[in-house]
Amino acid sequence: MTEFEFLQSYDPREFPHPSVTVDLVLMTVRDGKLAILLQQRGDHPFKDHWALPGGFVGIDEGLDDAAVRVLLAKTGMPAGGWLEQLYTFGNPARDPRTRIITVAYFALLPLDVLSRALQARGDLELVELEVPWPGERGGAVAVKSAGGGSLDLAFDHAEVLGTAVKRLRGKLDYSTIAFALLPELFTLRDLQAVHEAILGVTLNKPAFRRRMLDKGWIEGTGARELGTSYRPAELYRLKHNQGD
Amino acid sequence: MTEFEFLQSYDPREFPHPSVTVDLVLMTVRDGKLAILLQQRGDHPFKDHWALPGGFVGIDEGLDDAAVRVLLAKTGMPAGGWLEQLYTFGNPARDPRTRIITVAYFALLPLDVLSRALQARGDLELVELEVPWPGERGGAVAVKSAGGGSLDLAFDHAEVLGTAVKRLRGKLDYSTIAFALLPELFTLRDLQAVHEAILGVTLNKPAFRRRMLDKGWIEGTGARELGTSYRPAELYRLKHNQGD
DNA sequence: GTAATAGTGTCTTTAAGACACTATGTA
DNA sequence: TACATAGTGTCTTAAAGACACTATTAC
Repeated sequence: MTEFEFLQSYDPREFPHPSVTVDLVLMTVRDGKLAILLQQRGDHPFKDHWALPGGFVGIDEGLDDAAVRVLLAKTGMPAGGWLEQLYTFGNPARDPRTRIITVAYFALLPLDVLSRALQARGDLELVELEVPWPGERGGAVAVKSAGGGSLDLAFDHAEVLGTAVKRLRGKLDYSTIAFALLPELFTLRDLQAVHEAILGVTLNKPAFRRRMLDKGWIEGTGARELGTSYRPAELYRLKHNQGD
Repeated sequence: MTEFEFLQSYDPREFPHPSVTVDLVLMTVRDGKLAILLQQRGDHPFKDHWALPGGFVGIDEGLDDAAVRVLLAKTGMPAGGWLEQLYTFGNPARDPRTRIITVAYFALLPLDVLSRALQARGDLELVELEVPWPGERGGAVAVKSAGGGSLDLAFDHAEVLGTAVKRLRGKLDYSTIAFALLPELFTLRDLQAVHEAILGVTLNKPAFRRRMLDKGWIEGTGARELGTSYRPAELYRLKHNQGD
């Protein structure tokens, strides 16, 4: 069969095709804890539950392009931090309306950038995660509401979130992913705080400093932080071409 | 318009949806090297190029289910070894015919199982990989033909393959993935050979033994291998409930 | 016994944890 | 000077590499 014959015999409407969406797990660190951007649903199904922001993938749009577009639409932020494909969820029953396969992405932004972007929108909220450690295997993760209770997530989004946290923790010490949560200039204490928030443990200071400096990812600037009432720490920056 | 209203008014035939397929990177170890199952294309596009076996995802079929179905259809083998979702490739230009998003899976089977399954089919072939080490970043991987030359892969399958090798190498020492390439009973030398084939390096014997035994994944059986002309090694097995 | 590989003892090297110590800024 | 945190020296511990050594089986 030639390509022409194939296309002749191939009618895209012959079989129903699934819809394909992207969903974003947009995370940051706030008050020493992992936090995630969620959107409360106003309609059925899963009315009043919390959902990951997402959107349909256009017929001529790449998956990464769709993720960037949704990120921009929801937060007003250009790609900036870190954005990577996470996993594709395609259980036929995951959406009660119709067959929707979703390609989940996870994204990281520093808190200040994210907060600024969110002030213009009332339908989005940053909520803290309650992630058990150790023993998480990528399963569901509880999300703590402002009041302290646990939030219900829509669809299979608790599973998506669990997968994201597992991926983030797994990549933490062999990639430069943590720097996406920090400003351009940061102290080693800031960097350690981010690691501790992501892992949910406290780390040994000298060992942490040794490890970070030995990796060769960062360089000191000679400048120091301002506004402390004690000895200011040196400011470091990620070296160029260490972005991933 | 909310997502619900959108879907209410949404006629699935109003906008074209992408097709969704699964493609399998089915790997094994032969002669101390990684090898992959490929299918030579008989038709355009990419006629005579080599492609990963794959198939369309049914409208009511889960992604993992589709991968298992394709694995069974191509090799005649039930799931058996190791099968996990790898990455989803959705570049709009990746297939010149129409928009096809493919969810790539990678699977591992022992060589003997795979060889037996392949004898009934003439359109599939096992070809060795030529994977540079170190420095691979998930990019394209060369595939060595029987004659020694390099094979051309169809579509974006060289990139898919590179991603698979990177994933396999990355999971090697914190998961039991290597055991999917071994029979139920194996020697520590067999296990080391599999690791060396996957990583493309030679490993230190005492250190390897210590590491494997310390992980607690395997147990000795007391039995020994047969048919050697020298001292036979003890046979080990993967402990139950260590399957992942 | 010889050959060949299985399997181990041990020294060195490397990296992490523990923890106390010194250094240096603000007020 | 007092204070609080930055930043380091060093001891211990754990694990990997190197490499030689012993053990065991087929023949």
